Amino acid sequence: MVATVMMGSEKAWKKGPWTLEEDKLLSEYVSLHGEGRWSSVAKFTGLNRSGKSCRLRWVNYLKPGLKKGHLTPQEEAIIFEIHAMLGNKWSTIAKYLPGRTDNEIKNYWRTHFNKKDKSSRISKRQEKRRSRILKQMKQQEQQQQRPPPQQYYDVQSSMLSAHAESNNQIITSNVSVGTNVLEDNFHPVVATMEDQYNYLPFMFQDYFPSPWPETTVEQDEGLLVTLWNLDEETVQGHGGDNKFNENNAIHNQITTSCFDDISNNLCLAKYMSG
DNA sequence: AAGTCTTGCAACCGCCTTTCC
DNA sequence: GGGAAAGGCGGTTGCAAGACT
Repeated sequence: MVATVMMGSEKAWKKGPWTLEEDKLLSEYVSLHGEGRWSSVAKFTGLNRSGKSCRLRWVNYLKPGLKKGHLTPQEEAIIFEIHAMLGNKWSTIAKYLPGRTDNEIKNYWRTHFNKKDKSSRISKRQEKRRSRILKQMKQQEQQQQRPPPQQYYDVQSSMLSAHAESNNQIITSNVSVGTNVLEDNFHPVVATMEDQYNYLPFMFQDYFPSPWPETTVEQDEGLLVTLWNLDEETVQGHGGDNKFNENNAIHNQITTSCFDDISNNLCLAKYMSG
């Protein structure tokens, strides 16, 4: 059953799933007229769909070059990192993942990592998935002889330790700083203290106060500049499966250049403020 | 085996921005 | 310059299929 909508004297657009016939009509229209002028699609093709609906269908499903199937661990890592810096800027994130749409990334994030609508615990399945991603990433690292990002995770752990120390805090038993760092503290570089908190393993969330103070505009801009300074050609060019090294270069560039900012954020954190 | 939960995906909605006249 | 239309974006919903209990 496909719904239609009638608003006063407005046209009743068809809604719901697209049929093969409709896809064909839309594809033909775009091949003739190019993308854009979506509101003209109905007039030229007889398609009873709104311009918005046509655009969405084209961009998310029909457009050539779209990748289908699951995200690779590298793509997932890139999403982690850029999301950590920019937040829910799905269209921006999508620009760094050729063949992936903002809608796809948004769906992925919501399914796996949006904790808002799930109480405080991640499910066993999510845990499994996280483990699987970690395992795949490790395998990729070994295959590519990539130095593991131990430094990065160590840096974060040591920052946490140092920070606790500087505030005369003692990290007690359930905080495993420095051990099995990659497994235990799997979380991406983040830009704001809010994000930092959200990415902390739950044991850390229990330990650290929330919410974290926001970063300053200058700090955020610093992170953005870092991202925008990436070689655009390189970023847009990495589409295939054998582009891991390019992805890795981007990964390292983003990660490395953010250390200082992250460190600053932590120093600014009003740790255990009463 | 059946009920419940999770995941993956498609699509719509409303708001904001940009473009056009 | 201002209003209308179009486009873009993020949030949200709904559903089917598979996994889990």
